[in-house]
Amino acid sequence: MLDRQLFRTDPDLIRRGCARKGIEAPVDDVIRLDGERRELLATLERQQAEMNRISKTIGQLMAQGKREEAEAAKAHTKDLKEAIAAGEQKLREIDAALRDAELLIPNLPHDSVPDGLDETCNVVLREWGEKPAFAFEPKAHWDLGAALGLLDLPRGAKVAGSGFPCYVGLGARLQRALFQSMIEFQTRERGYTEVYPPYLVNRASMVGTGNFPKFEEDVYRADEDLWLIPTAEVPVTNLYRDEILTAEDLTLNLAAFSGCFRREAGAAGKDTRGLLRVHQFDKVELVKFCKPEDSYDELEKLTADAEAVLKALGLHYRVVAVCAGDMGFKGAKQYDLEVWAPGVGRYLEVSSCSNFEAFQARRANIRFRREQGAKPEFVHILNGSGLACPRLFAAVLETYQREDGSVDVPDFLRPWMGVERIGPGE
RNA sequence: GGAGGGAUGGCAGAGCGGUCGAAUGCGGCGGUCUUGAAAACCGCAGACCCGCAAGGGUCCAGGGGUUCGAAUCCCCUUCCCUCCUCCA
Repeated sequence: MLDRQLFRTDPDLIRRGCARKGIEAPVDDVIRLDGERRELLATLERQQAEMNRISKTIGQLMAQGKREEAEAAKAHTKDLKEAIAAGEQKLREIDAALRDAELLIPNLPHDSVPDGLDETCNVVLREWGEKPAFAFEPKAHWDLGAALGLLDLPRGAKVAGSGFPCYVGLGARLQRALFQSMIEFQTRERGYTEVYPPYLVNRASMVGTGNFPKFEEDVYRADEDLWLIPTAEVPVTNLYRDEILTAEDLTLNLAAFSGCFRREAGAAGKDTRGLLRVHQFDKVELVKFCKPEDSYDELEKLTADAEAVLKALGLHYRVVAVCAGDMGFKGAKQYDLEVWAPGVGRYLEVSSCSNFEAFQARRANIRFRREQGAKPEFVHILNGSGLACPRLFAAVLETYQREDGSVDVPDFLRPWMGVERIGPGE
């Protein structure tokens, strides 16, 4: 959500932001409804003040035993009471409509975000490492995984459906080694506090992070008001919904491992081979709550924390500044980390690091006080994957494969794997 | 799933249909005193909305209702606690 004040003072700024993102949003509806609301509110409050005065008078007359005068005063309240009831009804309607419209307004892209409407306009900021050279034709992870008995996609599809991968043997251990090592790294080396959140959340939480109402189709529904999380971002961010933090709490750095569930509605057939796009996956998510003036520095730190894992794994990757139109609904600025997967011959997105500024904080009503007695202000919220496991799993297999079909285990994972190499039949 | 009991300011905890935005205690902040601190004493402090302001309005889990008037009465929902049931 944006500051309502901004719709009054600089609506063109909002229109420009929507245009840069290529999103049609009901900006004019918000402006109109906000105006109607304030006008109605002024009238209504005047009537309520009058009513309060009369009621007080009646109370006093009663106390003095002037019953008849009290009754006479009562008679005068009838019209006023009806007017107030009608006004309250109307206000409820306007509030609901205003809220509905507001929730569909995207966050505005920061000035530093590149222009453009799709990924072709994203800007590569930096690269780390190099594409590994092979003396043979590198295989894709689905072939490696099947040959080494690490990945059983057909049986996963049998028990759940396509897009529900099943990891087996050393494959399961590798998957576990990845998230285990990453959560340990972020909490022990990088100062994040570990959180293990619920996997199902209510609608209010989904609205708080900006997943609802616009992207309801993308998540699985488990019950009347219970939804499977598409990312730990949702429960972790909403941990502090409707709370006021103190300045000393900030910056609050949280790291959470969780399963993630996405319907990927409309994405059928697109980049879906192997582990490229799945309905269920594991991920370590990093979330920061900070003071507004710190959020852009924190975005750089967050990105560096996620990058550190790729460096530790020795995987070639690049950092991309996502353009306004490819960034989506919630972000003000976003960096994607893309790891090189030599088998599929492409860079795979394994992390999106975003600064949401106050967009989520306003929706979820998360504030802080600079000092005792100070007026609460909205925090800035950031998050980023650190990292998403399946694509990382794919990149590890493809990067460290050898000509004989075995895969070396990178040093970073050896303490958890207990082996230095994954070979056929192991 | 069944039966009860609860939800009030940072915390604890009063609250009788009007004098309750709410006693009191603790905690917090500012003083007095003190070389400094503690103790004692005095004082100040909730959130939100509209408004340049003056001021006004709303908020006692959330939502409806009764009433001229609701923290107080009625209904619904959510959450917490106790007991039973079930269960990794």
